[in-house]
Amino acid sequence: MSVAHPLTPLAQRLTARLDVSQEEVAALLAVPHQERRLSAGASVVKEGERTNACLIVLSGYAHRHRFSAKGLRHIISIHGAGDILNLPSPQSGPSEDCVQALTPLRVAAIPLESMLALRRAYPAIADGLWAEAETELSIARGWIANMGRRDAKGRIAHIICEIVARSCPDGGFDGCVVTLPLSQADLADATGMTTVHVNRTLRALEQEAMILRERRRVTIPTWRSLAELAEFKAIHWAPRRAG
Amino acid sequence: MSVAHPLTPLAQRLTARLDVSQEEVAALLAVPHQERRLSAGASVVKEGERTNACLIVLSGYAHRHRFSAKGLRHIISIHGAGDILNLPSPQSGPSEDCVQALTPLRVAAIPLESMLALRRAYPAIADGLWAEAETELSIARGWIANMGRRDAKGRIAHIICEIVARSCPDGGFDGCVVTLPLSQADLADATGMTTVHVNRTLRALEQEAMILRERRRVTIPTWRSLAELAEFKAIHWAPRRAG
DNA sequence: CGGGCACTTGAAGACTTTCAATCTGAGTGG
DNA sequence: CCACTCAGATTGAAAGTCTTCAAGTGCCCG
Repeated sequence: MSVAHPLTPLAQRLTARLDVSQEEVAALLAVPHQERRLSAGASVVKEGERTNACLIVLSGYAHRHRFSAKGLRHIISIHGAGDILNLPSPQSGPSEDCVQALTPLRVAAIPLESMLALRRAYPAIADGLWAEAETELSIARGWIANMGRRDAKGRIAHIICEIVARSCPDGGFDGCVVTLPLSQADLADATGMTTVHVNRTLRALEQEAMILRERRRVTIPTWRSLAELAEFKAIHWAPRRAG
Repeated sequence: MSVAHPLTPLAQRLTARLDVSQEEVAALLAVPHQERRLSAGASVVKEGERTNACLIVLSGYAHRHRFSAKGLRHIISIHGAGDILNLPSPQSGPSEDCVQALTPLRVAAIPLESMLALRRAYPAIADGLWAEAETELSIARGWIANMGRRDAKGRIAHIICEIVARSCPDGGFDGCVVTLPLSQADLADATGMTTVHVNRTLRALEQEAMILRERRRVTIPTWRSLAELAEFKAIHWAPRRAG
C-alpha cells in the first residue's frame, strides 16, 4: 500500500525489541484511535488532567515539564515519534506533568479501554509495552545522572545526542545535521541552567568543534567525540534486535 | 497466623492502589521465591549483570546508582520495603544500574518466569505492577525536577521527606523521627552536591529549625513546613485508595 | 587503644546566576 | 517594499552559590 498506516510509529516501536506475530501487529493497527494535530506550543496534556485515552506521538516533538513552587519550569523529558505519552495503566490518577508540543505534532489518541484490552489479549503487545515502560524509566534515570554529575557542556551535549538519536533512525554519524526542537530557554529548563549559561555553553561547544551552529540547525562533525563528551549511550534508541 | 508471610510487603504494595481478590493475593503469596539477606554495603545488582529473577525489597533500604566516566557516582533512586528493584519485563537486557544495600537488607528473588506467569494469569496483578511502574517513573521524574530547579536546601529537604514518607506508613507528622539510611556522602551523590556543601546545608536546615539532628537521627518539628520547603507531594507513598 | 570512616570547618577559587542591555531574524501591517 | 514588533539569541559585569583543597574532630569497632 502506498499510504502508511497512521499507527505505524507505534507498531515499529513495539516490534523493535521483540518478536510480534503478524496477527498481533494487525490487531494493534486495527485498534480504534483518533488522530489529533497540534501546532507548536499547544498543550497536549495539562497538569491535573485525567485522560481516558492513551496518547502516542506519530510525528513531531513534545516535551514534558513540571513547575516548581516559584513558577520555575523544569523539562523532564522529550518525546518523539513512537513515544507513548501516558502508559496504559487502569489506575492512573490525574497527570502530574504537562506535555506541550515543541513542533507541529501529530498524536494518536487510543481509548484506554481498547489499549487495556489489547494488552490483555496479546501477551507480546503487553511485553512490548513493558519494554517501553522500562526504557522510559531508564531514560529518566539517565537524566537524573546527567543533571547530577555532569558539567554544563556535558549536559547540553547529552540532550543534543538524545535528539540526534531520535531523529536519525540509526543514531548519529559524522556530519549529521539536526534542527533542535528546543530553544535555548528550553534547553536551560531541561538542564537546570540559565539561558545565559546555555548560550555560553553552546558557544563553548562550538569553539571546541563539538558542534557547528546556524540558528537551531546543528551539525555534528564527529559523532564519536560528542557522544564521548556527553557520555551518551544509544541503547534506548537503537533497535536492540539484531537485523 | 502469628508469623507474617515474607512476601507481605509486595502484596501490600500491589493491593494498596487497587482492588485485588483473595484468590489473586493467595496466588501472589504462593509464588516461588527465595529470600536473601544482605548486610549494609553489599551489592544487590551489579552493572551489566543479567538477572532472571525479579527482586523485591522486604525490609531495609537500598540505593541505585550509576557512574560517570570520571568515576563519579550518582544515586538515582532509593528503595525501601515493597519496592520492586527490576520490573518484570521479558526483554530486559543487562542492568544499567548498580543497586547496593544501605542498611541490612532482606530481598525476595522471584524467578522471572513465575512473575511473568503471574502477571499473565491475573489481570489485577498485572494492573498492580503497571501502577508500580508508573509510580517509579513519576518518582524518577520528580527527582529530575528536584535536581534541576531547586536549591541545595530544597534538594536535601526533598530527600529527607521521601525517606520519612517511606518510613512512616501514614507519611510525616510533627515530631516524627527517622534515621537516615544515607551518609552525607550518599546525600551528596543523590543531590549532585559535594559532601562539604551537604554538611553546610544540613546545618542551615537545622538552624532554620526545619530539622533537628543527632548523628543520622533526624527529627522533624513541623512536617508541613519541611514538606513545603521541599515541595514534596506524598501521593506516591500514601495509599491512594480511601480507607 | 589505634585505625578508619564519617563528619566538620576554613579559605580561596571556579562555575553559574543575576541583572540589564543590545542584537538579530522572522513575521506584520502600512 | 520598508518600518515596526517581538521573541529568541547574545553580551558584559557584578554577585552568589557551590566546589576544591586541606586539615581537624568525633565515633565506632576490632
